[in-house]
Amino acid sequence: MTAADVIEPREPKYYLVKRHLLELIESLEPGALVPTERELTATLATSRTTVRQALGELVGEGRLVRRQGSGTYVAEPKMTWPLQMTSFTEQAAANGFVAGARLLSAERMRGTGEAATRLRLLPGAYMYRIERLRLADDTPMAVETSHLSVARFPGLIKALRKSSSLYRVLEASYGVIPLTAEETIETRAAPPREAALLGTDTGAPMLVLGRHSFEADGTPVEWVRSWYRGDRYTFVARLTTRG
Amino acid sequence: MTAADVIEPREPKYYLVKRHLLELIESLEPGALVPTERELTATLATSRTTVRQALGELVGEGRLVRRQGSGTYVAEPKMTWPLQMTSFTEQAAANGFVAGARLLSAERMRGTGEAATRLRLLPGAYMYRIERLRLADDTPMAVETSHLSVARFPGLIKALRKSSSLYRVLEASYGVIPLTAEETIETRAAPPREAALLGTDTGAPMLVLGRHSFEADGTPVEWVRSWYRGDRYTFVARLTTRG
DNA sequence: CTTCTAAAGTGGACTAGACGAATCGAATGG
DNA sequence: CCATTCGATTCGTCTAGTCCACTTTAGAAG
Repeated sequence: MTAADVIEPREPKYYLVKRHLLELIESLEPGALVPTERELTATLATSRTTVRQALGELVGEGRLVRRQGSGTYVAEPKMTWPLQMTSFTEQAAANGFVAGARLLSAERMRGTGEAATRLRLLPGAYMYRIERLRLADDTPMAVETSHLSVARFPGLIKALRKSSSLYRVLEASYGVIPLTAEETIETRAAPPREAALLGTDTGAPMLVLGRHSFEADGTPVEWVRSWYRGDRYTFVARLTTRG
Repeated sequence: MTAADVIEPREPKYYLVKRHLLELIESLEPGALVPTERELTATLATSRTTVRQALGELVGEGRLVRRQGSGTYVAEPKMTWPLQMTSFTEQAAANGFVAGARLLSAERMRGTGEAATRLRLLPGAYMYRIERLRLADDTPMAVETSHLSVARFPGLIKALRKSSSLYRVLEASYGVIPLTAEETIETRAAPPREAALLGTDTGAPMLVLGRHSFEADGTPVEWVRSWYRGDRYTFVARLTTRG
């Protein structure tokens, strides 16, 4: 190892294109049109593939928006999304939005895999698998798949068709109030279905949020997995040192 | 709109390849070798570009590891990284690791941009910009860029060369204890420098964590931006309903 | 037997181009 | 004047290939 011990990264050509575009973006307003892929290919003396790689990353980071048949535009700034509360409905309200939900699917099935483990289901016990498109002011925000025990919440699906807030139903119909939750956050590429529902492209970077919520006595209530568009949202958590 | 109102996503060819590979991965152990890109190209009757797109997403999701000149392997499971505490050193300890840091750069500069605003610097006031590679058991975990006010913490850089824990220095030398923090989480593509430092590829999906910490009276202490490899870590936060 | 060297094989980066799908606007027909 | 059609233009997907960097391994040289 040399004395300096400095790693010298070599810059791929597409990254030069990306930096060029980033400068351009910063000189423009949201909504402004950027040059077409073929124009950039010509002016930057590269291939369209390379240009598209740079554009693709900028789209994934929420700096650009591509519209097939139309062009590529400077994107609006990202939205922040607070994580502090446990319910989507409360989160949306805290952010000044009206929360909504469109039921995509609801089924009863035998508990399997991670969901069954997290819900502490007995072998062979049934669970709900409820898939909903979460809306804020009627704009699709997330695809949410909830898992709950059938035995603990009989008739849940029927109740859910009337209210868009699962937590409100849990409290009103079953007297269950989740007090603590463990949230996991990771990055994933968008599957075709989630991409279509959220109006983005397959493979687009997503923030995947898992929520495992518990009652006061430690009984697990639900296990949810939510897909958010990574180009649209920045999650915010407020932390305090305990003790 | 039809009665069903169902969005029918069409699956790109690369996604079929991805699903095929995912099945293969699930039948193998971590460390196992998967077929070469050229083999997959032949057996799946597609182009190498398409195969590489599928492989690239699986690498970004932490399911595969590519080693140039060697091959592509099934990856070890992701690590979870708790967000609850405010200091990297404490986080690492809570996870059973010995935290470390390698100082990459430390400079005094005039406050500009977001950092100056968040630190509430007066116009023209100086700030530190300290860049460190954070290590857990000597493995690079994150690239961390901290900003602090020079006026509030004179001589900070010299103190930091002795201790790897910024928070310990702040408490011991200046009597400052950050009590609350606002953390932001988003996805970004790895720049060449961060990628090289963390041993991944330019453009790889990253989790970028911003921490804005405050004293009890609301005075801002520091503004940090940390880059974590998205293919390696899942963040975990433990939440409680307040009130 | 050990060490070195060269070749083969791997992933990494990039190119040039074909065709499809969506958009938009101009020309056309009513 | 309005609505429709159609074509040009845009991004979306996929192909086939080149050249490079790095690793591994087998063979040659000592």
